[in-house]
Amino acid sequence: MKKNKIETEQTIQNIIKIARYHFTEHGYAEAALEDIVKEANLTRGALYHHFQNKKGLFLAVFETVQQEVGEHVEAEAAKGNDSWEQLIRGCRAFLEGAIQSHNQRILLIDGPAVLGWDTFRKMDEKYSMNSLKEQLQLMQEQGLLKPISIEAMTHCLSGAMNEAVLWIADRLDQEDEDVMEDAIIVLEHLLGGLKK
Amino acid sequence: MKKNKIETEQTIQNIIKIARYHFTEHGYAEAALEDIVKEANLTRGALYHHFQNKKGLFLAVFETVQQEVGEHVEAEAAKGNDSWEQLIRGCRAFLEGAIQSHNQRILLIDGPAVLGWDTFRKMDEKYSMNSLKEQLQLMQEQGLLKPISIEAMTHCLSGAMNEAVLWIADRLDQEDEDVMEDAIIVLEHLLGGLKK
DNA sequence: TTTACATACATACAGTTTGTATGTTAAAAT
DNA sequence: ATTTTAACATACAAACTGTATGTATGTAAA
Repeated sequence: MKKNKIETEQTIQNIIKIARYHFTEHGYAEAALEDIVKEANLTRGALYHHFQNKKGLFLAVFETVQQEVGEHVEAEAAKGNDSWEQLIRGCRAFLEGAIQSHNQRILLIDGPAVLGWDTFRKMDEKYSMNSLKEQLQLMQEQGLLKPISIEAMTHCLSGAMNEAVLWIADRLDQEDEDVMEDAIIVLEHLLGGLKK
Repeated sequence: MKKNKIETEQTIQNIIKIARYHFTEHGYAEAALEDIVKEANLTRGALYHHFQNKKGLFLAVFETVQQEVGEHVEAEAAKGNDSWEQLIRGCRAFLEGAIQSHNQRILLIDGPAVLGWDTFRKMDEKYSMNSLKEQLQLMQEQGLLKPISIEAMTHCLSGAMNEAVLWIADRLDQEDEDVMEDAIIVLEHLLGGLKK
């Protein structure tokens, strides 16, 4: 019953894919491992062979989603002509990405609670948050931003966007208004406050 | 074994107090109801008599903490002379309150995950967030702020502060730097971007 | 080419925890 | 004085995670 590398990797990816669906749909706590492996035509034995435990599986899913969003942000930001436009584009891309296919629950709700805030932060820094920080640092060095703590700025902005994502996603379910644009306008003005 | 109103209320408050400790210390998922009631010299029967379930107990704890912080914010904000100073004072008070005795875990980490974001928001609006919104609205009417979506502003600022709390709390555990001041400076500049 | 071993699972079970159903006792209400 | 109800305790069912163990199969070395 031993499979080759490729088949094994497919098994793992398939579990992640199914788990991702269950986590987004029911949330971490309500997602039963039994249901996940059943859908993959496996048993929990297989799951515990490939992942350390439920948290380990969630971590794999979390990283997948975060990487996806992170890549989208980088790609969009790169389209900007100057650093300011890059920053704004990156922010918009983050909002879009995090809202897509209800990623918010994994990324922003269960993420911190399941992984713990410190682990969550480390993951976040690896992907989305770090690129924001670097961008801000660059802009400060270019003399575009006021000489205040980059780290504090990064966290405040990141927090503002995270909450914006949750708010927008909630509103999109109800109304059709251009709530996304409202958020971006506010973000732009907030960022304006950091301009020199 | 029937007790009078006062004794019953004491029992409930005692459970909440002990549960609050367990939730902050171990987090919602790892806090066992059995341990909580044991410390209160009760059994789970008593707990399920007074609260609907584990989530219901958490909700009670959550509301207690949020109310505490909310009151602190209101009190501090009231000390300000003009609306701008009130806003800043309120923000600072929120950071202080949320950091105090590791309230962040209940308020910002487990809160959304356990209650769900919509319930969390409703609670949040009832206390801290609403006062922020009203203050911003007032200031906009006074012509102090730019004419952009108050709701978007409120959520972005609230998010910025929430994340700031987590960041500050994390940093306070390691360094002794005046990281709180850094956060407030950034917040002031961000708010500055909303000024007319 | 056999033998040893690792890998990819399945199966069965133990442990923990939530929630519920059912007492029991004592104070309030009638 | 009797009935009712509130404040618990006790016992139990159900769900779920995690672990220990078994098994088949591919791979690599002797």
